[in-house]
This record gives sequence, C-alpha cells and structure tokens, in this order.
Amino acid sequence: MHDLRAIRENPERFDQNWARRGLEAQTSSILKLDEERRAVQTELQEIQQERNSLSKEIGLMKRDGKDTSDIEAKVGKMKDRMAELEERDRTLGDSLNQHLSSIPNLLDEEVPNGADENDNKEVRKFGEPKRSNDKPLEHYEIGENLGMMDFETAAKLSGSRFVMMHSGLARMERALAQFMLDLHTGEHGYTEVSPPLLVRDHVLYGTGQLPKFAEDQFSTKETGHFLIPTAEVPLTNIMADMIIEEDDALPRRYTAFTPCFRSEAGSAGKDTRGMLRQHQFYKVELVSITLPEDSAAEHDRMTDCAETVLKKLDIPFRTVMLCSGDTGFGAQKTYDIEAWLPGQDTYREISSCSNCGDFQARRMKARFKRKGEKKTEFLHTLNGSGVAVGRALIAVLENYYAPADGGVVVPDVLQPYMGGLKKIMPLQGATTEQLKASA
RNA sequence: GGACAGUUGGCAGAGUGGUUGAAUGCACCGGUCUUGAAAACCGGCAUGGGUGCAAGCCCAUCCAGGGUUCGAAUCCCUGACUGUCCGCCA
Repeated sequence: MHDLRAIRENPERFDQNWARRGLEAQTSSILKLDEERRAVQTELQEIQQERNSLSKEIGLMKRDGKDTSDIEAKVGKMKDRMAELEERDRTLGDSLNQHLSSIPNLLDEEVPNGADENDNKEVRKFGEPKRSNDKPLEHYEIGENLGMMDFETAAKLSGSRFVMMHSGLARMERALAQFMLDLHTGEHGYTEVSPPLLVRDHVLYGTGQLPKFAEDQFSTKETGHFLIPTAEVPLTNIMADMIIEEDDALPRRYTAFTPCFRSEAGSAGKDTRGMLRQHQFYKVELVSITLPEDSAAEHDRMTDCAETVLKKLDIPFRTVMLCSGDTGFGAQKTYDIEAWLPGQDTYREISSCSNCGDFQARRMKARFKRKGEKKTEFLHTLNGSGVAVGRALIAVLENYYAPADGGVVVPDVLQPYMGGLKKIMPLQGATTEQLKASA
C-alpha cells in the first residue's frame, strides 16, 4: 500500500519508480479520485457538523420541555443529501483502495533496471561448483534410484506436483528443517513460532498476496480460509493492528518451519519434472520487524543468516540482487540465493530475502511511536527463506551424490539429526512397491 | 454441533438513547517538593481523516458490517472473536 499523501506531494517520483517495473503512469488517475473524494468528504462533514449541533440543540430543548418538531423536520431533510454523499464517499474510497492496493512497492535505488531474471545482478559467490566427466544425475533420478522418492504414488493421491518420500529421504527432509531451525534460533537470535497454516483473507491482504494474487492461493471451501503460501504471512501479521513503543523489543525476529501451499497457477509446464516446483513444500522462514532506519542492515543480516545454512551444508551458491522486473510485488529490494544444482548444471533459487520497507506494515497497520513523539510511524518488515527445505534436499542430493554406489553422503551438519548416519544407500530390489514394504 | 455470557483507550474497568471520545484506577510523560529518590500534589496522555501559513476548527471511530432515530458505546439484525456448560474428537 502506498501513502496517498506522499503521492500527492510528489507524484512524479511514484510514476517514475513504477515505470521501472513496467507500469504505466498511475498517479493522475489516483489523484483525480483522491481530489473528488476529498471534495465529497468536505461537504459531507459540513452537513454532519450542522446535524450534530442541531441534534444537540434538540436535546437541550427537550430537556426544557420545548417543542422540537420544526427543527427535527429540518434535520430530517438533510438526510437524503448525507446518504448520497456517504455512498459517493464509499464508492470513491473503494476504487481508490482497490487501485492503490494493486500497485507494487517502490523499488530501492540500488535495484538494477531489467526485464527478467537474466538482468539480475550477482553480488556474491560461495564454493566451487562440482563438475565431473560423467553426466550428473538430476535429483529425481537420484531419489528414484534410492527408491525413496515416489512421484507415482503421490500423483495417485493428489495429482501432479506432489511427491511422496520414504525412509532416508523423508528423514533427511526432517533433519534439514531441524538443522535450520536450530541454527536460526540458537545462533541467529530468531524466535521459533508455530503459526496457524490457515488464515483469513485480510491476513493475506496484509502481506500483499491479496487482492492481486488470489488465483495463486489455495483456500477452503466451507470456511473461506486460505492455506498459507509461506510462513511470511502469519509471521509478519503478528504485528498487524499494533502500535508499539520504539524500543519495545525491536528488531523482532521470528522463524517458523511450515508447509507452504501454492497453486502455481501461472507456471504451467515449468519445472514439471521432479520436486522443484510443488503445490506443497516445507520451508523454514525468517521474518524481521524493524525500525525504518534499521531495515537495510537487517536485510543484509538476514541474507547472511540464510547463506549460512548453505555454507554449513557446504553447497555452492551465488547471491543475486533481483532486477526491477524480477522483484516481487511487496518488495523494495530482494536478494535471491541460488544453490548450485549439478544435475541442471545451473544455479537455482533456494532462498529469497526481501526488504518490504513500510509497504506491508501500512497494509496491516503495524506501527510504532518514537519516544516523546505523538505521531505514529510504520514499521519495516522483512522476510526471507532460511531456506526452502524441499529445494535444500534437492541441492544435497545432487551435490552429495556418490556415483560409485548410487548413495548420497549425509552432510556433516545433518548427521546428528539422522542418528549419526553417514550415507543414504539405495534400498535393495528397487521397485517402489517393495520399497514401501521395507520402509 | 447445541445453550448461554461477553468484546469499551497501553492495561484494568465504569457507562443502556441527548454537551460521553468516553468516569475511575494503573502505566507512561512533564512540573512542584526533596541533597537524591520514593511518596504526595498539579498538569498532560487514543487513532484515522478533512480544512488552514499557523494556532486551531471540524468529521469519523467504544470488535466489524448493516439498520432504527432529530440524535446510538447504549436499541435491532448479521458476522468474527473470547469465555463457560453440554455433545463429539486428535
């Protein structure tokens, strides 16, 4: 959401910034609506003022036992015009809100201009991609050869874009999540949260998924709840409708391990093999709430927290700053962390860390007050994956694969979470049915 | 799923149709007093919006949305949430 006052004061700044995302100029139509609405409000308030004072007078006259029918009739007549103006105010306000709430956040100065992911700017690299003479396997080949990754059964139950894992891989997924949570809570100062996974529509509005991205969400028929597409949604909304003191435990840092549900409506045909893009996946999320002046530094810190996960897993990655055309709706600036996937011979996104500035805070009314000040200000919100568990599993499979025996070495940091297991070996007689029996 | 009760400012808690945006207490901020502090006393203390150079003036908001009325925190309807009891259940 955008600050209407700021738009009034400097419309060019907004139009120019939005143009970087490929949007047409918006402010003139916004300001026209705004002007019209204020004119309506002014007239309405004048009438209301008149009504209020006459009504007070009636009260006093009645107390004195005087006749008030004349004056009552007079007030009664004002009602039509008032109703008319109220209706007009509401209509104008609605379209103004609808318009404003569908426009993406302003981009940070540093964000490079560009059309799509090809224009993203690499800022860091870690590790050396492993390259071998053999053609490396993709994660689903490794997983299926292990006999622990079953897309057929998942499809039978749920259709495409679902997977069912067994045995060592199921355990490794759990191990990854535990490892990440322990890292963020133990070393990075995040508070672990176990949030609701079903939320109401206003919560998704608060973080920016609604109204514009309704078709990307799953929802429940009976109750109208939405399944969270990321824990960013419940975690950030912890601050919704609050006014806190400036020194009240800021920054706040929350982490949660949750499933995420996405309809992937717009990605038909994309990443259809394997478990890279699923309707359901696990993710460890990081969310920070800060003062405005602290969000830039917190953004770097958060990105570092996410990178640490990959460093400890010893998976090569690079970090890119998204260009204007690739930066998401609610973000001012986003770093993607891309893990090296030997099977694809490329880096793929495994984490996305965004500074949303006051954009979400404004939508959900997350505010604070500075000491001695009367005015409230909006907090800044940040979110990042720390990291996507399913994709981390993919990265481990492809980077730790042992072609000699078809096994997958368990990264050191995960071994304590897997009972000391050092390597996942293929199950014997690798047909899915047998595997399930032996699992 | 059934029955009842509730939702008021940062918190607690008055208030059932007329100067109530809202008593009172606590918390918080400023002042007096004090060597300093505490106590006591005095004063201040909601949010959003309109208008104005400004001081200010005005409008809206007592869970949300409708309605009744000249006038609604207060009456009516719908919904959300919380609590209690019953039923069911991981």
